[in-house]
Amino acid sequence: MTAARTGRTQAHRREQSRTALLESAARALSTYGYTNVNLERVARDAGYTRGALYHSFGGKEQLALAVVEWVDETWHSEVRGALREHQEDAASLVREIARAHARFCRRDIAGVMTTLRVEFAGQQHPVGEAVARATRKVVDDCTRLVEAGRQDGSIPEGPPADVVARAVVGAVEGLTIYLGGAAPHDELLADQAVVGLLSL
Amino acid sequence: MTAARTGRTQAHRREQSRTALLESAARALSTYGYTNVNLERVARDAGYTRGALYHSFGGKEQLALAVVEWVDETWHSEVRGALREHQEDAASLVREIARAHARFCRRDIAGVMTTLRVEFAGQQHPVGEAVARATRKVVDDCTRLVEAGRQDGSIPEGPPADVVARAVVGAVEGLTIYLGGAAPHDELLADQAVVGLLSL
DNA sequence: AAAGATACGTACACGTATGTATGTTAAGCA
DNA sequence: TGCTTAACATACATACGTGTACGTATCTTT
Repeated sequence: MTAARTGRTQAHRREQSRTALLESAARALSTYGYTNVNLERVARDAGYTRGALYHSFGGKEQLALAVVEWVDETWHSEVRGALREHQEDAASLVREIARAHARFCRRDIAGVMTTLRVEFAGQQHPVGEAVARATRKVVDDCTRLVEAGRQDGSIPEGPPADVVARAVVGAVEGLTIYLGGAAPHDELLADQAVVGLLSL
Repeated sequence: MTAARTGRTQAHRREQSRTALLESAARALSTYGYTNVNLERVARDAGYTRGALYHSFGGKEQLALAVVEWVDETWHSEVRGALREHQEDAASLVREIARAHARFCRRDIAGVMTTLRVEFAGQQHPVGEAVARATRKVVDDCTRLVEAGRQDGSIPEGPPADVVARAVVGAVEGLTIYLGGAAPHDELLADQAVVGLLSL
């Protein structure tokens, strides 16, 4: 009954190790990018060795893919999902998302997507494609909102909706990077940028 | 008199090789980043081998530094310098710069700075620091313009000038990346974003 | 409690890319 | 025309990190 004594069953132990590795990997990927990530350092920062890492993940690529999936889910639950119930006009919703996204970007894990997207831009790599898919979801979502806003009259006409949507997502992302989480200005300026891009 | 026959003096030959290597390196750095750059590929794409590269440049780091310097000079002469004579109000000048920057970003070499900045963000690497210095020059320049605009009344009050300047530079950069040189919308939307950020 | 399974550590093989040392060709100069 | 130097190519040494094989410790099951 060693499990009861230590309070750690195998499943619990595994899950704990896995999340510790994931968090460490997210920080490392955000800081160093995919290629420059050292799996030994990732494991050591989590309190393990590369052996543990290769036991829980297939390798560097699978680890990165797991991190991307994790960050993507976190974004959707904390940024997008938190605004589902709001039933305002589309323009206000885009502005709300931009502000929530700016707040999300203050956390260190947020940089994972940006770093990986830039690193794999122009290549065709599984990790880069996973990031591109996640980004595309956000842009498509924003595109629909712009189209909706132009129908309900809250957003005036302008460039094609998908172009505007890409501009919004890109501007907010670039802006938050340069501000480096300078609250509360990041949130305010993200909003201002969206106002300008949507000609509100 | 072989030089006269081939029309290539040593100095000319060296300069030609150097620029060919620089251009190839700029494309490669923009696409693959610093770590993933393969010097053999860089040299081959320029029509040489690594021997030629190591003859003209001290190594990978020196090559990257030379590329950064070259891109920085190009930016200043084509984006900033081209607007020196215009004596409009500061707000219009910022908007002009944003538009010119968007046009500049359509070219493949523009991505060098973005790629390297993201790759070396959080580290202290000579190349990263060179990029940071170049970026800082742009931001400082923009900061002065915002301050000037608030004095001549063309830009209303708001967050600190340096914060607004960082937001402007970051937003335009992120925006142009996401649009991927989708003329003419990139230029228009960069302008719109600046209008929003400056509350014009 | 013993045997099996799972979590994790250690050691090594392998590929890849940089840097350097050495060779070869082309240009400047007597 | 022959010698010197610069431009460039080739070959080798080295370092680094990934992946994998194997060993050890901890948990589970009967």
